[in-house]
Amino acid sequence: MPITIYDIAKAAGVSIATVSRVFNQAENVKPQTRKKVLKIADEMGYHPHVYAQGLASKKKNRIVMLAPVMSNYFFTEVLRGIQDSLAEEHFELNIVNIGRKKDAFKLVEETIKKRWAEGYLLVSLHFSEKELKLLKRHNIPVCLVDDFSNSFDSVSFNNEEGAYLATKYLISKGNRQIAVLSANANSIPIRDRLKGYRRALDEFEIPYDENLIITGDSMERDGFTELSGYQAMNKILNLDPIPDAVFCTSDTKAVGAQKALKEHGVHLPLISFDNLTIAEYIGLSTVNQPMYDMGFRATNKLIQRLHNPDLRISNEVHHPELVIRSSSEKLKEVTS
Amino acid sequence: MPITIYDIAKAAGVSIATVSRVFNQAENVKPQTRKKVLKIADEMGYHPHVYAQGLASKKKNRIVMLAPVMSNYFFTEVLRGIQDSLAEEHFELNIVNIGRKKDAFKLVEETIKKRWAEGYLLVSLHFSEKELKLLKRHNIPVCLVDDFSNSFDSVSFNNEEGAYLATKYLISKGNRQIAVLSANANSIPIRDRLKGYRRALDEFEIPYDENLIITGDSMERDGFTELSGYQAMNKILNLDPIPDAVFCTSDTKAVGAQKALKEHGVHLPLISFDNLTIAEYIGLSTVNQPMYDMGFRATNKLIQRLHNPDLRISNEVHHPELVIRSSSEKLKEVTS
DNA sequence: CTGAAAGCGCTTACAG
DNA sequence: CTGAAAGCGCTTACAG
Repeated sequence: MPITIYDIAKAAGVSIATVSRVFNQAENVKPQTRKKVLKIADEMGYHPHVYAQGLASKKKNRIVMLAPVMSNYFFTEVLRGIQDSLAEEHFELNIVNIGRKKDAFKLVEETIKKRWAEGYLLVSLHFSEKELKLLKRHNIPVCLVDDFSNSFDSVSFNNEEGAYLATKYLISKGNRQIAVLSANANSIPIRDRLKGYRRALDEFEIPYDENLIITGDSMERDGFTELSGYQAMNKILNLDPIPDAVFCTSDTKAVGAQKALKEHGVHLPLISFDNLTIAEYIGLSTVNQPMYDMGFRATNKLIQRLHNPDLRISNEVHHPELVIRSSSEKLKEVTS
Repeated sequence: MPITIYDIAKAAGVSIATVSRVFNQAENVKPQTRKKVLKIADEMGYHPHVYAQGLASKKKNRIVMLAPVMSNYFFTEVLRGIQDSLAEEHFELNIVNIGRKKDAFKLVEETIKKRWAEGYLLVSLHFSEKELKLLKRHNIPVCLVDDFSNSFDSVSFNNEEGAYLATKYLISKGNRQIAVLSANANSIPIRDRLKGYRRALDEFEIPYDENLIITGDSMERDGFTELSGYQAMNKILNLDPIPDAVFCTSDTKAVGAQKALKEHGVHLPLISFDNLTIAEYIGLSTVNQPMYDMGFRATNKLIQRLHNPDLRISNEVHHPELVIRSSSEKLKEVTS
């Protein structure tokens, strides 16, 4: 039913090879012929069938992005970076939602096996080195985003350092008892951020107190939600004594935490993590994570590898930057 | 280089037809044969080539979502609905970013012509009936999300009604001078929302004053950004007299607007639009828009049409619901 | 500058 | 339950 290259060739009185050349920007077609083919193709509403093209040419001009969760701001910014980077190249983007299931790895492997794309971007998927080795044997270009490995190119973020900076800042302002608004303790970013927190404590010889590591009850999205932040902050406010300050592991959680603070009429100096757009508008002190850049850079890296498969593996680590706004201030002395 | 169906057939001592049957869940394969093929395929790391499958079978099991902007919460929620709906079916999702360019329509048409997918979801793309007619002639299943047309199935939202409800509520609380924090005046949602605003004014015989329709200077994302809301609210606060209340055309803008209010130490009753997750946490009174549901329902509708192309065109309109929180309160009387 | 022909990796009647 | 063969709609040396 749909128009094929044969229909166009017949209507234009040329061979299908010529039609194909016209659509592949080949230079060696008589301008007159080209014009005629284009005209007829336009009239008949023809467009090459991508699957047939892909099969015959063995080119796909497509990269696939795999991610565990799509509906959060982090993902959204990374995606924006990817798309902006791709816009300059001749590639299409495919997005596959992996979800948080146990068999995430299987799903990723299945997807890669299907060979839809020439390259794959694995975002926030923290597989073991063993699993990554399994992926490696499919011998396909992959770049990790927000993860690190020796087996593949990667663009990641120094979470440990970010938490260290935030905690150190709070300490430098005279806070000693610093609670952590944490999330799923098994998630890699949380593990790294807790390490940074401890390093700062150690440096100032403040004893580590595990009772100050507080997690909300909701574990949706690994606990990186407003609700979970709200729950956790309520727990913190029930601590006795109430800690001096809070290191919050994400801006999203901080939004929930601030609601709890407001309801209790309490202020606690707080620094969070990510620097989402909203942070600026609600006065959140936070650790800036260049999500957009990470997506952009990772895509560049992947495309480079497509062009040159023998490139040495390269790991790019982005560094944190502390952005201080009002949430980290101590309460102003109230002169009564 | 990659393993093909021939390699598996040879290794298993069967024909490629049999291998194909095994991978297509055909029932008529001897269990023994099936097991053997599966084992060998697994060992050799084989997976059917999707392009070849698509070409030979003329099935794609793929739907494409086309959207103008991806990095905002609205899109993100719609996407979540789409994915949840798709998860139950046997379809893959492809996302194509159309951007805000002039030639958005051309891009959409190009994409549809490529015939990647059996069905297309057009999200927040407001084309004219004339343009939609052009799309129609490609004779392909399409469902519009956040838009309405007689030519295609659609799932949309009653923006006019939402603005009407919000404005009416503000009036009912005794506010007369109600400013609008607006955005790109040419965007369809803004046009509809302004209509609803006027209808409420008319009903209460409040004269319409175009000086109360305020837009920020930044027109990124049609002005639906925190920055734009911040700018617009600053303008409103310079009005003389300051209006009684504000109808804000999106939660995102409201976040910016609240910052401006805070900086000026002023409170103005405010209702906004969308009911993003964050609205609950910052006490925003707002018009709930069921974004997730709209994505979910639209996908269902599209898949139904795939199964049954002769279905009558169906337009589903979702209705607004006012969610009142603290931002719309009048300032409490200060007893001094 | 153009065409005939082989081939890309599958599916699917058709026949047995 | 299985195989031989045609066909899906293209691209691309190869030859002219």
